[in-house]
Amino acid sequence: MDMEAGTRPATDQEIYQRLWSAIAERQIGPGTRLKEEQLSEIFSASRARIRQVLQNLARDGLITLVPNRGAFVSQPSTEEARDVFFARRTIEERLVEKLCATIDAGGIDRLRNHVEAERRAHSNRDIAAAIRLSGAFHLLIAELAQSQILADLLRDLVSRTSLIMAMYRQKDVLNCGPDEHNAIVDCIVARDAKKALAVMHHHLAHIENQLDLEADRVAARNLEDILGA
Amino acid sequence: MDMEAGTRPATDQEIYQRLWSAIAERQIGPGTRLKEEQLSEIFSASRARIRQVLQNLARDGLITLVPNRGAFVSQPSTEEARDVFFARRTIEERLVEKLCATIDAGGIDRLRNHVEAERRAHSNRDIAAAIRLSGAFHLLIAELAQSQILADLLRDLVSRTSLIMAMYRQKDVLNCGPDEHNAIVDCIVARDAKKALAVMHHHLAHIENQLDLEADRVAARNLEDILGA
DNA sequence: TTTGCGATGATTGTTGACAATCTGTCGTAT
DNA sequence: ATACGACAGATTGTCAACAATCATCGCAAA
Repeated sequence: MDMEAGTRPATDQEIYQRLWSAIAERQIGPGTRLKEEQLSEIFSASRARIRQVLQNLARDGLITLVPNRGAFVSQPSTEEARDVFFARRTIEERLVEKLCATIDAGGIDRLRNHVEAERRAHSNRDIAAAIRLSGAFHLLIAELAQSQILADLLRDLVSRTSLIMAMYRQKDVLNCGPDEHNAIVDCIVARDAKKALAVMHHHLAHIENQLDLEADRVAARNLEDILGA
Repeated sequence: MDMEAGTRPATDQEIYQRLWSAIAERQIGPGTRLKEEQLSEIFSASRARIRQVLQNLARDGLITLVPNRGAFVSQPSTEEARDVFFARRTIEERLVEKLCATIDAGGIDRLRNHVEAERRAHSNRDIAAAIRLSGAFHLLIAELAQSQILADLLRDLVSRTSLIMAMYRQKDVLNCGPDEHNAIVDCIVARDAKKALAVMHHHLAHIENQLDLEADRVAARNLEDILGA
């Protein structure tokens, strides 16, 4: 977190965005405790407002509110992780399907430009930007598909996916490159809904399979939670 | 609202549930203003807690928070209404599909019993119960399908559907009876995922088609919003 | 040495009061 | 008679202090 105290009062929206980004982009690790007073100093805001923001973040699943204990960056269980991917497949398969029917030239441009930006970040080894853009690609699809409700939910799911990857990614696996995203765009441009759906399914399954979501790992983690901090 | 002041402090959860039910079950009409102090008296709670609850309800889309004006029961636009049904189809089709693969005897019992309860309420002309049970049926499916994320979202969508029906239902159309629900259960019991999906799609489309979501109606409503209270 | 217990400090939960903002009304000038 | 502007009431937004709760540490007893 590159936030400094003493800056002039930040609006609730800004505080929310700032924390959201910091968690979703893995600048704050899972399990980290967020103290209200600490945050109120950082953002020069009263505790009441911090509290509101925390409540919203909790509803997004990014942090977990423990009564009388405080707020912690969530540590999604493997069940929750699988559920997130199940929900993402459900939503995103439908969105690309719809997008194939409704995309226009402007939308195609935005998709192409975005994938190009991803490619640049990737070749520049700019990991932070790659993570951010990778998530933003999925959000762009949701935006173009014009379903506000599913787009809002997907925003949460994408950020939770970041958390999940921070916890369960196997060390030797890197982020998926922009190639699969490009393949999805190709399907959309070709207006091949069936294939677009299949490629999206494959893409999300691919990400999920890169994770280490085995049961024994769960036990180990839970034990660690019980014993450690 | 059959709430009384003077009762001992209600927990946030209770306040939320109480308001949620009241709106989702159409005891409070769209557009109704909810004053914080009024609510704090009703629930014997401080304004701060009421405020928190209102924020949560706003996030569910049940109420709309206007800065410096207060909270109003939402008046979904026709676009939002269609979006709600689009999201519901997306989610519920997938859930019944999954349920066909994972349902067990206990789950079947619960589904059967629920439909039976719906039938009783319907034949007794207990409209309020019928509305509540009709929504609860869909939530039961989500619960049995064991996707917490989609179940949570669906809960919001079902309540928003109630609001939408309160606004856009054509006068001569009644609530759909429990027959379609029963058909869905039959498909699930038969583990016919493809048919279950189709029947669910038909069911939701049926509800949507009963509504009056034409464009001219939109204009009239928007005009009313601009001119009136 | 280990275990149970009580004091202490830190952190969250709650409240009531105060400030800012908006709506509607009344008075005045044109 | 109408339009503009200031005033009053009501309502929301914000805050800082107080109360309740929890984790930690030290101490004594087995």
